[in-house]
Amino acid sequence: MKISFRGDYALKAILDLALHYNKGLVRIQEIAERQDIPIKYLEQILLALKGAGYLNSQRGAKGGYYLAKDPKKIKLGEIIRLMEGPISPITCVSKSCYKRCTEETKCVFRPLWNKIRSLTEGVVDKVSFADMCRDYEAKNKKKLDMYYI
Amino acid sequence: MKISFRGDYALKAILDLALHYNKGLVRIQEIAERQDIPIKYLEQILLALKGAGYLNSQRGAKGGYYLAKDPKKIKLGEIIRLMEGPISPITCVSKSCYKRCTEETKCVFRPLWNKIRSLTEGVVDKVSFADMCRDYEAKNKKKLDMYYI
DNA sequence: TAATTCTCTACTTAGTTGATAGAGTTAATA
DNA sequence: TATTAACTCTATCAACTAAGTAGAGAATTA
Repeated sequence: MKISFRGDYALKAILDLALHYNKGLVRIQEIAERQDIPIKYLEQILLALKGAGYLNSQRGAKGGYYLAKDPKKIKLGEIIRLMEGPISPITCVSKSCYKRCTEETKCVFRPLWNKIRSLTEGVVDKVSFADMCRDYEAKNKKKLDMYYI
Repeated sequence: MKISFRGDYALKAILDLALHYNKGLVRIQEIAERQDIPIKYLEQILLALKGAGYLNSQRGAKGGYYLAKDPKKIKLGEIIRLMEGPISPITCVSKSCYKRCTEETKCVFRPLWNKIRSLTEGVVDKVSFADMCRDYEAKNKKKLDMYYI
């Protein structure tokens, strides 16, 4: 698996909205500024995430985006797959590829790619955005402690 | 980590040469045919592998390539890094990237990328081409058994 | 010398990535 | 109702990379 900017931006956008879960609408521009993402690019990404059911939005003045699901119920792996495609070091491990390894019994590397895929999935499909929010806040608290202690 | 055709071809080429280790020279064309790789593309890959010290070659009639190291001592990870670059889901986990996550303490995803990288390395840096040869031959033996039993 | 085989450099083509541009649509509110 | 704020949609673009092709050159053998 490889994370591109697009995927990275998507994860950051969802995290940003998860941190504002049940706290009203968030404008694209706010997310773009906080997460340092080009706004016009972010627009496209948010639309894709909305299309996939992760976000809802409201147009017009006072409009904005908000998370459509509980952050506890969104795993990182879902977003990564949506933005980057199947999680696998080589395409032919995923069912959608018929190109390589047509004689699959011949490919002696395949078990390794499967192993790596399943280890990777073991990470990204276990962690939710609620977990990420917790980590984020813990990290922030720690920082504040440094000032107050 | 993602394996491109280039990396896939390199792994197959090394495996092919490992199967002929200490059995004389192997012509590019043989490898290309056995592994189903475009020959002119394979040429470039073999040159890169030679440049990195994995192969030696002899020119002219009766020439060919041969493995410069014991297959036991070549780990898959070495070849993958050589052909694909650093093993990490996101570039900024590797030391050569200064672009993203400049405020690294702020990036709450980073520990996950590190985790995935180390799990992946745990696979590819443990397995050698001698292991792959063993698997390959075991697989072939099994196939033959099907005919003889 | 002729045939064989690796070596080197350049080129090409198609696709992807990471944007940017701008017109359109909806909603709130003065 | 007019204006403004905000999301929506489509098109376009430049740079890069991957994958492959082409062809001349150099070394070795017979």
